[in-house]
Amino acid sequence: MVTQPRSMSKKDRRLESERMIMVAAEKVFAEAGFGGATMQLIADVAGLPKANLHYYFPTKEALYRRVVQDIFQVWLKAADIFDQASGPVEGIGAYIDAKMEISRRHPAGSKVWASEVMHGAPVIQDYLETTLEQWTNGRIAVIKSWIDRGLMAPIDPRHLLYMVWATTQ
Amino acid sequence: MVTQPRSMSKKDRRLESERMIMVAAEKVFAEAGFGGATMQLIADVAGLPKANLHYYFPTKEALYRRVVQDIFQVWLKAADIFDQASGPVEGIGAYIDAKMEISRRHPAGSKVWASEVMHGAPVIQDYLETTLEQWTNGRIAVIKSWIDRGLMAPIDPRHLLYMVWATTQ
DNA sequence: CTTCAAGCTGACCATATGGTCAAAATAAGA
DNA sequence: TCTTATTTTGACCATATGGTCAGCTTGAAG
Repeated sequence: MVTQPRSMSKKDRRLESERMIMVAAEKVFAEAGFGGATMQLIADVAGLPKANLHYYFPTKEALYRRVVQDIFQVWLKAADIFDQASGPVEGIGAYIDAKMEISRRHPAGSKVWASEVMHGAPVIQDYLETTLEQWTNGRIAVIKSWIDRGLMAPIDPRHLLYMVWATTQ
Repeated sequence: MVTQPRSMSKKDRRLESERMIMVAAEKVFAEAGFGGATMQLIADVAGLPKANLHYYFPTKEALYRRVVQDIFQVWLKAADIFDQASGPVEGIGAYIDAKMEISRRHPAGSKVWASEVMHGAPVIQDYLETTLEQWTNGRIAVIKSWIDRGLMAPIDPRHLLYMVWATTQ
């Protein structure tokens, strides 16, 4: 049991296939948008038959949702840097750097994400409404603590976040 | 000849139909993107049969191009305000105000425009490459004159424009 | 009133697309 | 090796979509 030969083919293949599909989907969705993207095209880019996509992802929307959630996760990671900073200058600076780094490393994903946000997140609304709200509140708490400790001017934390978002877009 | 009865029905109807279609198209393209938009849906929103759209606009792409060019024209108008200003503070301020006013008055169009720009303007590339470049150069000249007259710090004018664009997005 | 071009539209077509399925291939365990 | 569960895929289907067209309506000019 759990013999793990050379490199557990079964599991590996599965993960790799999923990865291939996700990467291809990210690219295609970024270029064509959800409506313009084609399962066939994604399949071609991934180098797999279309039916295979549907084996791993039941519908086009499910695949899209996964892509969006994926970058969203990466995006959330940037929050850690924010929290670990000791003051606003470092925190915001590091956060912006991290976001720009993400845009550079995941240009396609960032495009999909931006598009999704711009359209009011029609696909992942429910998912966001909870997670993003939670995240935002956490960040607001940090900013408030900075203000309370006199490390920065008493601005509405929410506005500050909006400004940062706007700047990095 | 040129009798112009009550309200030249023929020409009026034409213009009004085109307007109805453009408005509907703007809305639908904004919500669904080019790929996701449907001629049928646009027709429904406009309250006209689909075939009628094709009477005024040969193809979906032609209609889309018109929509994009339309807001682009509105957008360019903001430039006048910029030029008429006597200094950077007024100029940039008024320009930002104008842009935000546009976003408020034409939310759908602005969305389409933003999306188009974000995707590298695939549809109106050629049109833009000439017009936008020309426009940008004109604005750069104005900014330079401000710098030369010592009205503002000597920043790269192009960077300034980018910052303003980013801020208003 | 008649004529004729411009405007309008229901019905239709070729194609593309999301999704399904049954059968074939593959690999893990006994 | 044999059996069984997982994976892969070509062929297929129902539907949706962009676009066409022949014929109908309308309104202006003579």
